[in-house]
Amino acid sequence: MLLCKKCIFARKVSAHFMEDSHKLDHSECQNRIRPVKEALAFLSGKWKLPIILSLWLGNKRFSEISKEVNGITDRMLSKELRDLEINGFVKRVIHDSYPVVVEYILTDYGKTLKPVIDALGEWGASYHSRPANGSKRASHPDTE
Amino acid sequence: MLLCKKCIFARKVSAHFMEDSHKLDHSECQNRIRPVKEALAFLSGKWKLPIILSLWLGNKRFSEISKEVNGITDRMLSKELRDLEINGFVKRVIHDSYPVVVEYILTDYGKTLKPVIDALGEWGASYHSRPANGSKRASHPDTE
DNA sequence: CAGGATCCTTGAGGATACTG
DNA sequence: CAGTATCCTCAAGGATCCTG
Repeated sequence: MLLCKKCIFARKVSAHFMEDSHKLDHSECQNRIRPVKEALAFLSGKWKLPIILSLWLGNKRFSEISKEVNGITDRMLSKELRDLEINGFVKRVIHDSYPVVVEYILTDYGKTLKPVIDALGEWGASYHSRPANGSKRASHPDTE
Repeated sequence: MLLCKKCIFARKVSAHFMEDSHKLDHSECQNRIRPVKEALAFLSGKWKLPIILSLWLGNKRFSEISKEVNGITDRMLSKELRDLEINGFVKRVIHDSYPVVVEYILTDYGKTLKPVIDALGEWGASYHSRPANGSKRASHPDTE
């Protein structure tokens, strides 16, 4: 489970919550949260996922991504692609032809996102179909 | 897979679906992006995950969460808890004792986040150690 | 075509003070 | 103790124009 012994005993939770938690100390417990937050921080931008999924289908040029990821501006696409490249998710391939053609491809590392995206997608679907309390929605359902 | 069946069948790409199929009309695939984005949108706040992880072990009072989730202000905790409650992740239990005690517990629905958090955590860990840097700002690494 | 440079908007999140 | 009410900051993202 996700918290450490200290956190557990602080509340005297029942044993079935513990699982392997007793192996963790408090700092480990925090270290467990950090990667999750790091992953979220990187993915939670508005465009990273759409771009990655767009590239999942194959190599794309700037203008193609621009068309596929609807609503993105050139500036944002440029920034996000650079960010994705810097972090090793996409590779930039420059063809020195008459009009310069730049292709972007997903790296193998980028493809390691699959389980994450799958988990998010599955949960997102069930989350989406659940009309919580009827009060309000946390996220705006946009129809693209 | 990340491609919708429609996209796959449209080109009969089966296992090799992502190679040269970037001309696919994958508007259907947008429907796969949305749940992912919804999930991310909900989770990507600064405090939802820490709060949820704090509650993972059992009931907590406001002040306990406040102490465990480092750095959060009362205002943010109040807002986030309300948001989590509205969306069915957390249940608010008011004990009419003296002094009034309010406990928050994770609902079963909230616990469905486990695969998501697990996936994010695992990937986040590898993401953290894999690229040339940990932060978003960095110099260009080598071409892979 | 493939972006970069500038400036601007917006809203998530923070600080502080107050209350039942 | 368990929150609200105001006000404020700051950075993600957007609009627009420019260029090799």
